[in-house]
Amino acid sequence: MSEDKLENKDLKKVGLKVTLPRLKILGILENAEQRHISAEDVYKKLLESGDDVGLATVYRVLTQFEAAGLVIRHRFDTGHAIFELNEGNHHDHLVCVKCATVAEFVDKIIEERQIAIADKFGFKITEHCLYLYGVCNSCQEQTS
Amino acid sequence: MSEDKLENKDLKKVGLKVTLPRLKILGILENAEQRHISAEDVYKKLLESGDDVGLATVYRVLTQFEAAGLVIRHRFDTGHAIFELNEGNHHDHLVCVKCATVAEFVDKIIEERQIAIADKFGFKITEHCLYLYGVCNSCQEQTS
DNA sequence: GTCCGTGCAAAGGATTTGCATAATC
DNA sequence: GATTATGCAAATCCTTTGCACGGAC
Repeated sequence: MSEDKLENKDLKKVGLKVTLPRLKILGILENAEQRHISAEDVYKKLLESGDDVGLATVYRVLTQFEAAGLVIRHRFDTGHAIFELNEGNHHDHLVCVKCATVAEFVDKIIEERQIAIADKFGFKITEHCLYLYGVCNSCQEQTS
Repeated sequence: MSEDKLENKDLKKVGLKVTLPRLKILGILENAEQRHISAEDVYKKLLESGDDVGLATVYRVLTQFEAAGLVIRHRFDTGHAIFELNEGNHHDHLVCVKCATVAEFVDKIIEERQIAIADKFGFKITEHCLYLYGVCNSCQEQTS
């Protein structure tokens, strides 16, 4: 069973036609060395591969993917949105303010506390995000 | 000792001249029924009070206040920034996705876990934010 | 009087939209 | 063949900037 078929199924399942731009973008999200990528960077990668896709299409497709639950959109403090494939395993993020690298983590205790807090306030949580901004290990070593 | 004097001191302390727009904006941040307010809404409030302040000035002043540590800027999922007075007591936020009301909370256990996680990753945390998005109590009651 | 702050209008960056063409089903 | 996608350019939203004038110190 090829990966293409899998992606095909994913797209059809959410009611989107299987088109080249969508497959290409899915492929980039799956294979990028950095799981967390901006629309602009997806676009650049498409151009590098010689694929003639417009930036508007990248945004449209990413937005559709988000609506379909295939993708998660983050709004870090960087001014532009960052996207990542939604593989079902919820996690939170550490963002390096120097090199913009993103690390993922999960903490059961934090998750539990969040639910408890929401309960206390009578909130029905639909979503939550925890961003830790800081300087990562390798950036600390550089005296810049 | 009047409140004006206090504000005066705050502004001078951070090296900003005491001007009418700055005092007015500080006043709005202190007295708004909603502590969490957008630049646009600050601007509207100024107009309502008959104060002739430009939107650009509102942004400039809020940015200066942020740099001076008087104000905190949030980037919720709403597309525009939200500002609140920085009164020194760190807290996290619950945001209602229906009415955009913001509630604040602090949880010692979560704060501790965050530090532990950062340590594990070798991150030097500079900042962190935890946003819980959901439907607040009063919005749940409306069947809309 | 000097320097900083302001208003206005124009610029900027990220994202969205209108429309005619082209692709999928 | 009908419907949905795409590319391009123009539009939009939020925010920032340039510049000449006005106000604080």
